[in-house]
Amino acid sequence: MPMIKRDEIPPGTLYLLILKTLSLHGPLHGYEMANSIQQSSENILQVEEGSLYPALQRMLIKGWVTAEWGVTAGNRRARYYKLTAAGRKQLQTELSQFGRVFGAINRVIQMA
Amino acid sequence: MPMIKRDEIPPGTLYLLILKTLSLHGPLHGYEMANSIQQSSENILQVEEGSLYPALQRMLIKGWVTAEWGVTAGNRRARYYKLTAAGRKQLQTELSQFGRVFGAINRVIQMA
DNA sequence: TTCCTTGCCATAGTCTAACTATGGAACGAG
DNA sequence: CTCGTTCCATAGTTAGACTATGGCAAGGAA
Repeated sequence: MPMIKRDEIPPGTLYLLILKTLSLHGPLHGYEMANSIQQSSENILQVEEGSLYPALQRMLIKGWVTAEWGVTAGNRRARYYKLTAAGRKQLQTELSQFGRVFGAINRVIQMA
Repeated sequence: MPMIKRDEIPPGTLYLLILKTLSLHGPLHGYEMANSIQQSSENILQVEEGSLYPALQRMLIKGWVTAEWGVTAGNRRARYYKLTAAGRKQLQTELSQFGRVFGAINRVIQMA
């Protein structure tokens, strides 16, 4: 059961995964997010650092998250990201959009 | 119930929709494909010409389809696209990939 | 000590693919 | 004849994920 990496997380979906993860598990730093997503997807989705951090930068600019430097349990410096109100709203938007689009695609590809 | 247009069909999925449509409805020209996808998605997915034709060009290059000029019922010239063996194989690949990835995404976004 | 692994952040440059905008040609209807 | 529809196609832009690469700090291993 190979992992899915390159090209296989549909662009845009990464936002949804991050937003959801933050909404569930409170302020997290990047490393935790990547691990969390990987775990809750049962090791299928693997978020590369080169995808994650640029996405977080874009989300900062969009105002979906705020960031604050802190220290981890392991005594390392880390940047903690937290959902804003706009981020929560965006999550709801993307969730319903995802359901809608996914349903539509399924209708097409399940036609007999 | 607004239609979904720009940015909302996850990139890459267009291939899947086209491959599936061709596998069901035999050789089709572009216009028919767009209509077929729109109908079978219950008007949710709308494929723009500026997305469809470039995608078909790429699929020709990849060898997933072949094209042949013909004449429509309405007596217009049209280019009929047909799945190749490679295209059928690609469809199977993308179908299973799609199920796998979207299943994983669902797991993440449905976490309580 | 020195080294190596792990945790953690970040950017530059590349690539895919969908979008906008635009063009054209042929046909039927009014 | 003009207009809307059918049908094809490309150029240029944009978004976003990827590869590759860099750095720095903590802690254990040699």
